[in-house]
Amino acid sequence: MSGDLREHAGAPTLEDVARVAGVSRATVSRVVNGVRNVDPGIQEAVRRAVVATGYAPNRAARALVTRRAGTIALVVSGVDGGCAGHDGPDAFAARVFADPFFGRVVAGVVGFLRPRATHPVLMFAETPAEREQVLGYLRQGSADGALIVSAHGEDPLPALVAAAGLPAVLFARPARPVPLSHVDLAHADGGRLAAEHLVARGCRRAATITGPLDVPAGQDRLSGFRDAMARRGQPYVPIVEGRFTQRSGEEAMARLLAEHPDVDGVFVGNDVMARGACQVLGEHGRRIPDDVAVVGFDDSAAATSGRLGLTTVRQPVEDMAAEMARLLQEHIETPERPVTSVVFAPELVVRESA
Amino acid sequence: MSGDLREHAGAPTLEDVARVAGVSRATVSRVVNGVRNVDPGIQEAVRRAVVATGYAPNRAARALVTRRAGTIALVVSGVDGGCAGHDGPDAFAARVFADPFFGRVVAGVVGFLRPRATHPVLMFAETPAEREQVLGYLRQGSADGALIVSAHGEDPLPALVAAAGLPAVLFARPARPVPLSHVDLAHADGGRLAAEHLVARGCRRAATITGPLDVPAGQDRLSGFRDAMARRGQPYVPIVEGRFTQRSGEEAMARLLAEHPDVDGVFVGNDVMARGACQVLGEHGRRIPDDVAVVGFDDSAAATSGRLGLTTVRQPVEDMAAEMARLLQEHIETPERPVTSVVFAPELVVRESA
DNA sequence: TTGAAAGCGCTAACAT
DNA sequence: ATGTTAGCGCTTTCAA
Repeated sequence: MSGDLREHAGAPTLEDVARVAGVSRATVSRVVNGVRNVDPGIQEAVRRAVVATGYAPNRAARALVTRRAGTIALVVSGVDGGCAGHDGPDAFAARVFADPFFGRVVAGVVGFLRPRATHPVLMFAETPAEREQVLGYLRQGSADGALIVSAHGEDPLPALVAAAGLPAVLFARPARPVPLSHVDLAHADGGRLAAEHLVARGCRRAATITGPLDVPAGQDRLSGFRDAMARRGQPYVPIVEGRFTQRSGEEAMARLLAEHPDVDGVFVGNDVMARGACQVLGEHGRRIPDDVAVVGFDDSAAATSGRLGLTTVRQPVEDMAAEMARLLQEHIETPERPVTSVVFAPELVVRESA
Repeated sequence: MSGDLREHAGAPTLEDVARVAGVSRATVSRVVNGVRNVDPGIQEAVRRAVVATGYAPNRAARALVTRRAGTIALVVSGVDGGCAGHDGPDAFAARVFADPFFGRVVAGVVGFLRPRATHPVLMFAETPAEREQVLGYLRQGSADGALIVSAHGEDPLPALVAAAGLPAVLFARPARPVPLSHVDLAHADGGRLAAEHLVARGCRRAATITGPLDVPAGQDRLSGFRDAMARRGQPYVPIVEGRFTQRSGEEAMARLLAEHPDVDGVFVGNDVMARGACQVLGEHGRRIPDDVAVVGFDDSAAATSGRLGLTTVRQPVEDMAAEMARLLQEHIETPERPVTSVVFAPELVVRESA
């Protein structure tokens, strides 16, 4: 091999590769970026020079001229003092990932981004200051756009991002309209699916443990369930509101059992709470599904992790997250692309619990 | 307000601010970066101009000249076909976050980084191709360094990163030595703590459900437990190996019960498995802790999410993750900084289960 | 204390 | 098909 591949300290640059290959920087750039109109022979020479020098394009330099960071932000946004208190410095992040839901979102996003050699920057925004930080980050051009997952319908971040004219896509429809694309699930249909299944297996005194009712998803699942039950002759459905945590599912079930000991079916707002409910039912000597049938929501890891497989309404979170990333990519590449919403259909997954 | 603040399309630049403030780019840069030796009056004028123009420094430009991306990578690394099969496109990510452990790592890292206006780029590396991608990403200068959390002791990524001369810090000691700093827990001490507690409450026939034994942490917890038990007159301890999942905890407990029906105490390798074990114990009519005492490991959300609080060995994951980030920062700022390892002490947290 | 000017490494016209 | 050149927006000597 030739001798003076590296005459200066830093990482090899386009210039270095060009010198070794005996061509101009522009040609190397073309080869590296896969632009055609380059002589195959030269292409080969350049490729060899790239390997010889150990060249890797400098991202900052590229971003500077292309005006693309080649990065997107994945923002998990909540509202200060949401459900649990504001414990440690970043208990929020830990709390967020306590639900398998967010792991699936990450999986879906990463699955879409990875083939494109892109990786998400993870951000949490719970306080106004943190929201400002997210905004600043985006405005610096550190990321080309944002994928926003709000823990609450009233989250102010989407509106701020939209107002700043930054590309963004939301997971779930915001409580009040925002000119941003979003993906969502037909939650009401999910509730209906659960109701039909419960009725079909003979439940006559079904109840429901809902998610937080200030989250549109929680509301929609409830109303879908309630409407379908009413249509099937059960206009009154006992309701207890939970917080999507296992603990809250336990408490809700205990209360339900105390107030309605004859309950024979429960539709629970998510799988994590459903697990808690099952636990309490077991402790109270109720057999599942014979005495009480339980239908969860999400089809998350919680649905299959226990002994008893949970019958549940599947939410294709990974697909939804991937679609969210795809939409964002489109908005970034085509700023004038109109805002849209993509709504996925839920699906009943029957296992042992109902 | 004055008129021609924006004469060209793009985002405002230093130049724009300088024009509005009536000073040079250099001065604006100084003010923005908090360099002293700037006349207070001018400082004020610049600050006003920044607000007036809505200026935000362009990160790519800054990174290009400072040779700092101002970003770090948080890499979760596994080995292809680890425990569960290679299901969906990115089941790995979902699987990873199914354990509350990683959420806590994220929380700790974010907690440290946020005040420094930095956010982690999340990457998963399970296959050789994915490891190459991580390496490429780092070599491009897209991130200044990496925080690596390996799911297996034999993970090849740390060695690759070290060989490339890239700043990185590991969570947990690698199976074979690598010239990289790491943080870790004194796992053996944790096992000892569990043993002492079990013996102290009168357990005479304790058993253990371990984590995967190809993970150093799993091994160390076991040997610490076993040694301490032996020293206290119980040289033989029944062992079943689990995979850190709730399901595997259930299976392990069922087996333990079948083979050693008289077991009166169990040390379980992590809280998630411990939950599974408790579940099975309950189903088999064993009261906890009276018939069988259960000690978990981690003190994760799983320890407090159920009805019965889990007695467990606390691993201060958030603190460890924050320390990892701090070490990385030092390595980035001081490349010649010698490699170190910071070992945290476990702590027994007594709740109801033992 | 402030300004002028030289790049950082890359892409994209434009010229050849 | 290839090379030349002009910046992208910023920091940072070096002069003044």
